[in-house]
Amino acid sequence: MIRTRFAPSPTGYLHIGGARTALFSWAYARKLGGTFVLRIEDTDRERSTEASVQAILDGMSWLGLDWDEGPFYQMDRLERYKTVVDQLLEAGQAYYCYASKEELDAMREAQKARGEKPRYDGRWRPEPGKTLPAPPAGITPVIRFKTPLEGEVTFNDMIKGPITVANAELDDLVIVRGDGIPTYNFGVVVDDWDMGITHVIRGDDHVNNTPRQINILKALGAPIPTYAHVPMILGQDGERLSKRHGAVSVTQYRDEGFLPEALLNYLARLGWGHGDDEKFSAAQFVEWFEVNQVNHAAARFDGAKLSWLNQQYLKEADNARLAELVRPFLAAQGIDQNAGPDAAALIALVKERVSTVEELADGLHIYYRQALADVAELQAKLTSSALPAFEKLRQDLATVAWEAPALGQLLKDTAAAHGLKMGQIGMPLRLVLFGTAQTPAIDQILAILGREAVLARFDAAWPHTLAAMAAA
RNA sequence: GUCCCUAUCGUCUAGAGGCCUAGGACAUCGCCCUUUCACGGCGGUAACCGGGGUUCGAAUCCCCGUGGGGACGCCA
Repeated sequence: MIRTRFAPSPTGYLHIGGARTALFSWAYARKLGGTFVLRIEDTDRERSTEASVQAILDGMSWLGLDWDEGPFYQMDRLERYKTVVDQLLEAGQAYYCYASKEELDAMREAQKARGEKPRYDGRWRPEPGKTLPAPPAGITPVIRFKTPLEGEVTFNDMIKGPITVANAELDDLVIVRGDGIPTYNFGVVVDDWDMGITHVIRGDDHVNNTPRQINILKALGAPIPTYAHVPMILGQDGERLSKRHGAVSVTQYRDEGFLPEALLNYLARLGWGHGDDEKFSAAQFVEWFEVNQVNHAAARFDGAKLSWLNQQYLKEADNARLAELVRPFLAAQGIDQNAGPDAAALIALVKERVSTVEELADGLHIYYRQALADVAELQAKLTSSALPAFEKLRQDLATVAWEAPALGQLLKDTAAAHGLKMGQIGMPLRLVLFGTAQTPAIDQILAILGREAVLARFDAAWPHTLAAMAAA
């Protein structure tokens, strides 16, 4: 039975890279009918917050990454870690270290100065025939794992293939802090063991921790899970993804009007591919996904492609759903969409020209609140010879059958009757009614707004229009 | 600095020794559609990091360089 897990530390929002790791881990379990476990690694008491836990849970739920067990909290498992570390101590596979932080800092500085890799030098490591210094007073010891001095650790990564690290490259890592709380490398080992995790799918940045964890697992006599290290996601410039690259949190994408299915699709496509397929559902992804097909190298995050994908999903999204999603964005502009034209009908026309819900709101607000056109633009697009046509149009709008085809015909007829081209009527009419020359098909928009609203808008803007033309 | 990982168009990728004159998508450029903006359609520019091997044959396998990323905490 396959068991995978996602084990974030609650020290911030759900990161886009973490979300992809979770996605791969989730998909692997789902594909093979396994179990997906959620574990919160909250042993960093300084930085862990309840708000972060919530943000992570929210982000995962929004993306549709559901877990079967958990969330388990490491801070609830302190007793268990203590039991395990006592075993290690008793078996002589771990020992107390009284070195102070200052002492260790000095040691590392010296090593770096000599061009060496900074490593704990084993000064408190017991060896046959070695005399340890007397434990200094006033220092609470940490517990270190006794890493084998010789040999090497090899594991067969499902993504990267065989990876070998010499034990000589490793040092005796701290597994329990002075305050008795386990460190990451120890908590992970005990938890993955206890929770029966068979496949550890996690970020690339843990490749170097894996041999350490395997050594501890071996000392414990625990089974070694299979590992899969998924490459990092880099910013557009190839540097580590950070705040200055724009949005890095999943909830931020939600708040900017991205659809969860689009983000999920994009993330799945980043570092993994299935032939020429670009757009696919989560279910389709689960069916196609193979961990060993994940790319080996880090990938850059491309916001432009995400936007394009989001637009694709927007185009086929249900209009009523979008109307609800756009509501808060409109409300932020002081607009109540209930007090205006039918949002779903407008969205049907506007959604294919925007790439986020936020942009959708920007494309919609002119139909809820009238804006007057820029004077210079009016002068540029409205020829004075067209003014009589507009006077006539105003009259006809009061009586024409109020439906798109009739309205379209009316515009064509009006243009023809005054020797104008469609553009000389349509463009200025948009300016007069909406303050912009860029809208969807005008006859359809008019049909949705309704006669009353259109006439009111016309009358409200007409004096401004005449004034602008007179000033030319 | 040391160790680990890695390398196909600007970006994401397809590619499992001959199917490769290297395919697709985003971006970009051009044309068409069009009352505007879009959408859509059609087309163009654009890549196997370098050098050595192995092989009848290498984008694909090996080695060395170089570039990039990661790790080296009482963070995770």
